[in-house]
Formats: sequence, structure tokens, C-alpha cells
Amino acid sequence: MDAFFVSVELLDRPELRGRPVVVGGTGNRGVVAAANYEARVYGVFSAMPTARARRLCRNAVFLPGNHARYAEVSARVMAIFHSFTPLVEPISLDEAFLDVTGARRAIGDGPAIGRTIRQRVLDEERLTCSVGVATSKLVAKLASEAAKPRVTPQGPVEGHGVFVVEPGRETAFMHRLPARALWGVGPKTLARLERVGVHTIGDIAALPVATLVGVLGDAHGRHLHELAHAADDRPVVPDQRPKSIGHEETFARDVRDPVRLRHEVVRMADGVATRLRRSKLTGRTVTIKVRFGDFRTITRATTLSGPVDDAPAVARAANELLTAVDVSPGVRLLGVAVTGLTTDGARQLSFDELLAPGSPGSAGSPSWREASEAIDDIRERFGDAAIGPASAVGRQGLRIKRRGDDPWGPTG
DNA sequence: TCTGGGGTCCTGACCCTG
DNA sequence: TCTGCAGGGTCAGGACCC
Repeated sequence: MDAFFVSVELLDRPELRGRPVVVGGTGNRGVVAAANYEARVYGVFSAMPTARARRLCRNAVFLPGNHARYAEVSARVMAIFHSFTPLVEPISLDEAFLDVTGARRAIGDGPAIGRTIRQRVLDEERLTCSVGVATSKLVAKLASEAAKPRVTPQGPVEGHGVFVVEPGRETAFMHRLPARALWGVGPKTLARLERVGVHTIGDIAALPVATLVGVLGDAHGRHLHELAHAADDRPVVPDQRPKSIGHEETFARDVRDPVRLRHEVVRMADGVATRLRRSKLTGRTVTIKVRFGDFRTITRATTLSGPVDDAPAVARAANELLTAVDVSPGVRLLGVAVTGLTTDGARQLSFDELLAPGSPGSAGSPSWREASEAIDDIRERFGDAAIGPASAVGRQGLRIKRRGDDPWGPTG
């Protein structure tokens, strides 16, 4: 999708069309989530600090964004994709790979399918998207970039809409693109590549694999070598199971109070555990992430004796980890995540649970599983904010951590 | 008063076990 | 019983993606 978040906002506010519009965190610690092409002319791009974007483009309209609305539109767009093929692999809310091999007989060749999809998204959602058609995910992704609108000093220019890389033309197309365009080449890798004279994907392809391994390490070097030769046979995989579920949050001001941080851990653990249960997953490793005021970031992890999906167990483990961290320099960001996920519902009871009389899970008392199910039922009927940890109750009522809350930094 | 949040994957160090 | 080694698991950090 082209400038997806901004495009959705413009559906609701057509009077902003033609003006530079930026969606993202509006607070002084926020970042840009999306900028329309009019804003990009001023050098505003995704992931840029909002403060910098405001300086670059003083006449832009800054909107806080509405993650739930984007998710809703995204679901409808994905449904359109699914009407062409069951093999849809979403990359994010606004991007997906489609394997349309099986749809060619009914609808036409790849380019024809691309044009039809584009037209339907425009007709049904009034949104534009760019389609890359190729024989592999790697080249299709690069082709979709080539199909997008472009920014010139004179203003935005319409893109191809659909860009096709014919079979056999993959390397000819790729090799003139900048090395940075390749998946897996970020700022650090680019800097290393430039030190050995690499600027384009063609330059990477021309290097012996041993040189790339020497510069980037074994796995990364070999991987880039293959990608630069357009060797990518990864299939389109629908319904991928997540490998971790977590919440993290940047505070509007650095937090030094350990009690406040423990309460935040409980609140985040509640959100993580709720999402685990909604996904019917349990996890065994609990990780906390702490970013200090100077941006130094640490993680601490612990692996439990058995998988868990209840908030108290996640919070207990996370808070034990936090206790061992010196938070006196001030914490900018705090996160809680659960990894080592499994769909196996079997759960190991601890000796404490089995033996401690009256404790949750002990004989004759309700287990945390039953309590969690009751919490889920209440939230299903009355909303997420109907029940939550006592420590999450503040002056504004109950603060529940949901996925997508302030996803681009604390609000102003 | 510059730098989000939700993820995945890789690497290296360290420890334990056989 | 001690030592060396290989392999697996865990942990921490880093790079990358959208």
C-alpha cells in the first residue's frame, strides 16, 4: 500500500489532500510512522524523530494515528488478496506476498492479476497500492518498490502501479539497484560493504563469497551472496506462528522509581499474557528490556521450568529480572516479552502451586488458569478496560496495555 | 528537546552434560 | 577420579525489517 496510514487518514479528511501529512508519535519522543509523498518532498521519512520532521516541514499536518482503524482496513485489503489465492503471507499491515501460480488459469498471467488486484483495492477501499510481479519473493519485493510513486524536487510523481520483472531478467533488474535496497542490508552492513567498494547489488554479486563472509560473517555473507544472484526459493508461507509476543513502552519522562517500574511490569505482563491466551500460546522464556536515558539498552531473560500464559507468572519472572537491574540512572523504555512459544496446552505445575494451601492452583482453590479464563470472559463482554491488575488503577481509572497503544512513542 | 513498537534472526560467550 | 572435548541450551547483544 502507498503511504498506507496517511492514505487511510485522508479517506476521513479529504480536505487535507495535496498537503504534506505525517502520521506518528506527536510527543517529543515520537517518531514518524508514515509520511505522504508531499511530505517526503521535504525529506520527511518513516522512523524519523517527529521533532526533526516538524523542523523539516513546518507546514505539515501531524496526526497521532489510529492503529485499530488501520488494522481494520488492512483486514479488508487482505480479504481482497485472499479472493485471488489462499497463499497470502502478510509482512505487515500494508504489505503481503501472494503466490498466484494457481490463479493464472482462471484470472490471467501475473501482470494481469496484479492489475486486477490493484483496481479492486482502488474500487473497494479507495486506496492505491503498488504491485511487483516476479518469480521470487525477493525480486517481487524490489519490483513493488520500483512500482511506487517517486519523489522529485518538483514534487511527487506517479509510479508504474504494477512493475513486472520477466523470468530470466532478475539479475539485470537487480544489479543496478543500490546495495541498500537488498533485504538484510541496513546502515551498519552498508557501511561495511562500502569499505570494500560495494555500492550496488551488482557489486555484491561480483564479490567472491569468501570476501563477503570475511566482511559480514558466515551466515550473513553467504545469504547476501545468494540474494545478490537472485537465488531466493523461499516459499510464500501463510499463517506463520509468532515466535515471541511482547510489549514495550517509552515513557514520556525517564522513570527512576522502582515501585512505578514494577507496576508497569505488571501492566505489560497482563497485556502480554492476554495476547498469549488469545493466540492459544504458552511460552517458557520471559525477557525484559530496559533502555536508559543515554539509550544504553540491556535485556535480561529467564527460562521457567514450564510454559506459562497467565499474567502473575509473567509478571513475577519479569519483576525478578528487573530487581537485579540498577534503575537509578533513569529508565526511558521498559519492555516485557515471552518467547519459546508453543501451542501445546500442557502446563507444568510448580511445587509451590501444588503444596501451598490456599494458593492459586492448590487443591480446593481456583487456579490461575480459571482466573485467567474469567478475566478473558469479562474482557470479551465488557471490553479490555473492564478488569485488570489492581496496580494498574490510577487517577484516570484502569490503564490496560493493548497492542498498538501509542505505537509511535508517548503522546504529547 | 533525537532516536517507537512489534517482531525475526544471528553470533558469541558461557555453562552443563555425557 | 580426572581431563578434554563436543554438543546443546541459555543468555545477551546487535542488526534488520515494516
